[in-house]
Amino acid sequence: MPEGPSIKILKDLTEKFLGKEILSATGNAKIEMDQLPGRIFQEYKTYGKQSYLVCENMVVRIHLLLFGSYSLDEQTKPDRQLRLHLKFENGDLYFYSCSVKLLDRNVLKEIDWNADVLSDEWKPLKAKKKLKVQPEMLVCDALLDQNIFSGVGNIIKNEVLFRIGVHPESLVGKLPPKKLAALIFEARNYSFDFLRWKKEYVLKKNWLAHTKKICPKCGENLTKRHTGLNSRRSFFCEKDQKLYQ
DNA sequence: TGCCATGTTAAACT
DNA sequence: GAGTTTAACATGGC
Repeated sequence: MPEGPSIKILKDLTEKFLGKEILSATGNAKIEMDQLPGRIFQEYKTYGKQSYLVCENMVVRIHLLLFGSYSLDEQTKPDRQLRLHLKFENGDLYFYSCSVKLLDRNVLKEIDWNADVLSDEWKPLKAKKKLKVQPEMLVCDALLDQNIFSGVGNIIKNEVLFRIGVHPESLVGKLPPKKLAALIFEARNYSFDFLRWKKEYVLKKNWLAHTKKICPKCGENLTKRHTGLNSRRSFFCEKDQKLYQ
């Protein structure tokens, strides 16, 4: 569920609550629930995989982590840990098993919006600068670094690396200029494909490498291995994805 | 049925 | 203190 594009979809679904008053806030999230009723839900801001529900002088930051989910208007599966339920006059917003924090609105000023691959404010040159100062980093770690490519998750990582023909364990500093540019371009470009395909319920169908066994390009077996600092699954073709080191 | 994964943080270590 | 490793969280698909 929760890579950057999925959060964008959630944001769109909550549009009808904009400008509405929060009538009640309940759930097992460890926040001061009584701070929320009476406030107006002004804006839904996303930063990568983070959601910021903006109210007056206050934001609710939500991260779905690995297992988080949500529902609108109807509590579809009430057996799950209901973390936060926001009641509006025209419906209900439910969040399950996610991270919830109540923060001062000023936290929005600290965020580097240029790092969000799905944002209009995305700045590829800035990403390039961040990569240049970390030449020893593996490209699989670089793509998952939320300070550089906010919103990119493991699926996007695998698909981007397959598209640009780069081995996940390549060193950032050893990438030829064209490959470095392709990496930065596809991180955003594939994220928009992900968004479109997810909306059309055909995301999985369009995976070329992630969870796949056969390379769609050359027909050879794909390699599955846990790579990088956090040992996330990588699916790649030894033949079509070059190792730069 | 058991494993493990679209993720991150904080505590526990060296 | 720093950098690194481990644990915790918690659900659903295969």
